[in-house]
Amino acid sequence: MSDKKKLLLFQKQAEVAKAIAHPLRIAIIDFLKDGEQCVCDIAEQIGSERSNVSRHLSVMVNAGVLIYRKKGLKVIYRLKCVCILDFFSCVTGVLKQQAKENEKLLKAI
Amino acid sequence: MSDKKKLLLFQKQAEVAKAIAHPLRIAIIDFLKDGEQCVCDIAEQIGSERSNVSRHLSVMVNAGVLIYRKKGLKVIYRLKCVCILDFFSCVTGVLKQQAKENEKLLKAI
DNA sequence: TTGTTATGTGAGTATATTATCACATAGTAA
DNA sequence: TTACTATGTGATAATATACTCACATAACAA
Repeated sequence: MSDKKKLLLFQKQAEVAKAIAHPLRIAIIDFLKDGEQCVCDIAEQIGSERSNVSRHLSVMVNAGVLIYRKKGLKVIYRLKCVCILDFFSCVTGVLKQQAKENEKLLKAI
Repeated sequence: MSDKKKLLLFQKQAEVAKAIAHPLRIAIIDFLKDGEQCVCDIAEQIGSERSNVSRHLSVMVNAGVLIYRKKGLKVIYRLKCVCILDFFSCVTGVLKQQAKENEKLLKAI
């Protein structure tokens, strides 16, 4: 792959990563892994204002992580691709290793 | 898991995601997947200032994504855990789906 | 029609992130 | 010692992000 193409790819990948890189957005993704939900219920679940949740949702829609459908008054969001959940196994690997080290450190004190 | 514990976990996960969520940092991770490299060579590869690269590297070290060792004048960085590369398969899944849709759209015009 | 509900958005503020420059430091070599 | 090289860091400015409030809109019910 050419350097220019690579740069473009890295930018796209960074956009997706950015769309995930927020505690509330991760909480939303975690909530949606069990099925679609309306904004109202998402806001209640993660404990944040509706307007704020609405913005976080649109960030993820723009990045291609979520999609939505309208049903009456409600707007219902869901994961666009379950492959986004692979992200968690990746990060969990990193965190587990950190935890292991902290454990070692703790024992050494 | 309790809501409090979940929140803490989401925050930790977001920290790791943030550490990845930048085009230059993704370029660095991509470069390091084939083996450790010094700051100098990383800066040349990704085409950015040494001081800037140095900061990006420390962001990833703090997040537990990279580690380093010193060898003479040089500081050599490498991936702390190859599991970070799983991130790319996750994001690639998202991007492939986007590409598919764009293709459909293009054909429909 | 009027009223209600769910959602989205503009404006403003606060905070975080990024890049650059100049300089400091640490290791090496002569 | 002096000079050189690789790296890291303080200060600054530019930009991006997050949150809150008030209001707008759209779908529905009466």
